[in-house]
Amino acid sequence: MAELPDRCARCAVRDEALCASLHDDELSALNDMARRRTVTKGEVVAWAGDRSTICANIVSGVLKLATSMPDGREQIVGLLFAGDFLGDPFAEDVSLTATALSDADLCIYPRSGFERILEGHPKLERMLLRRTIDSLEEARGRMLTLGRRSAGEKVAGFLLDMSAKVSAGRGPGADGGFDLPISRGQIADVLGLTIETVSRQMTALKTAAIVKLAGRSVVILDRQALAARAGGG
Amino acid sequence: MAELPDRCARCAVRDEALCASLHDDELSALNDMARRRTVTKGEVVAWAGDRSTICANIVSGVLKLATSMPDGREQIVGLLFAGDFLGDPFAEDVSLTATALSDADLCIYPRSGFERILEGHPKLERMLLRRTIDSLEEARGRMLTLGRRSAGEKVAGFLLDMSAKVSAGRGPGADGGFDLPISRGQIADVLGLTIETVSRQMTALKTAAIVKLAGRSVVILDRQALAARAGGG
DNA sequence: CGCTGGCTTGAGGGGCATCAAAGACCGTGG
DNA sequence: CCACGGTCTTTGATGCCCCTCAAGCCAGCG
Repeated sequence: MAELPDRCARCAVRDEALCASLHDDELSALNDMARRRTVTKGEVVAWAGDRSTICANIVSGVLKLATSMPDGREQIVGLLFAGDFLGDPFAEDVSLTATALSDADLCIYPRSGFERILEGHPKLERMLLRRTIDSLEEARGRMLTLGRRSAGEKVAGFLLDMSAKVSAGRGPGADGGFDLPISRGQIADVLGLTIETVSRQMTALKTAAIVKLAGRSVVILDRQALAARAGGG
Repeated sequence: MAELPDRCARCAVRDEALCASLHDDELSALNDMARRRTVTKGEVVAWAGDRSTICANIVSGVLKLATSMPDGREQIVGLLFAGDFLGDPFAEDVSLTATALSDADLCIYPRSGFERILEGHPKLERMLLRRTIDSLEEARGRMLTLGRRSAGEKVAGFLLDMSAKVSAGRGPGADGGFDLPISRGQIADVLGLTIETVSRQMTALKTAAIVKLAGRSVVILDRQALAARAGGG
């Protein structure tokens, strides 16, 4: 029986990433072909249209998945945080450009090798299926936001989402403030708005004393009012 | 070895639906718990929020998957055609309301049973994973449309999509017209527009002699111009 | 200190929603 | 046969929400 690789034993996302579905001794096969890589803020990890050669787990940092149009309009279709999985094991080509929004650590596998491992590890495949289903559900929820919500509803909902995401990684009780992981401009690209509209909506929330804002730091003062502005659904 | 169930042998989507991943003799286990059901236009197959009890293959007809807001705003997040799969084998609750947009035939499985079969049939699970990945990619493509495209681009793109979908089921060469599977109002709910805007954009395309329109029938007269209006991306 | 990137604020216009009404299509029943 | 109601669609008039363009503010950093 192989030993738990040291790199994995000390991995910050050992129990959170896809690999959590593998026993310690199963991990070695994956680990044998993995390599760690640190990417810097702004660096593109994968270009849409390129050959797909890798999959990866996010160990730390934030990445965006985005599509864009020839004239430059961009839509962020997903944000990836620590523990999230990047890449499509079956696709020949990359469909979405993945860019680091902060410095980030990745645990990278060659795609072909990952696909091979998938064959022999049904638990890993099951985990991947569940995660893909979750991503699909999230994407569909965002479709409602993009298609039917007003700018005010979008921004209020986004703040609630981010609040939920950080408090999930922090255990219950910690209902203080948090820092937005991305800039105003990127929020605009998530919500299908312009940076000016995002900014105006945020100052409106600040003026209404619903949130306290300073740069990227956020404190929700009146969660109920914020939820009301998000509109439910 | 079990015999290929007669119902499956004559099934219109035998080679197209998820079951295509199963050998004839593996099909019996699935078939044993399946039942056919015909639903009529307008009938709701599954309500968001209800307990999830079924999965199904669409044998014929068109369904919509939609989310909505308390005030009634609706967003269609997916259209299901013959061969498509409906339901989430793992979810306890239904997340999206599924409604028949035409009379439709379904091949329905109890969710719990389907989940059990999944355990023993890796090829079936692999097929489901691939389809889920495809759905995710489609959803993300629509996010670009919803967030960043103009009304004119949305409608032009939609017509191209529908054209591609019907010609896919028809073999190559058949580049004539086709019928839209859904109403103007439903197109609006897919694209995040109002019915009036959809109508106006379509008459604009007709006036420009790019398409010929009569009710739901569509003939694309100038595919290049239509693609130009869709904006690429 | 000037430069750069991110954020805010203002003024103005356009795209799409909203409101309103009339036309097209269709099955139903008189 | 045709009047009738229902649903879907088209077309018009109006207004608002958000984009666009433009300027200025702030913090970090060479």
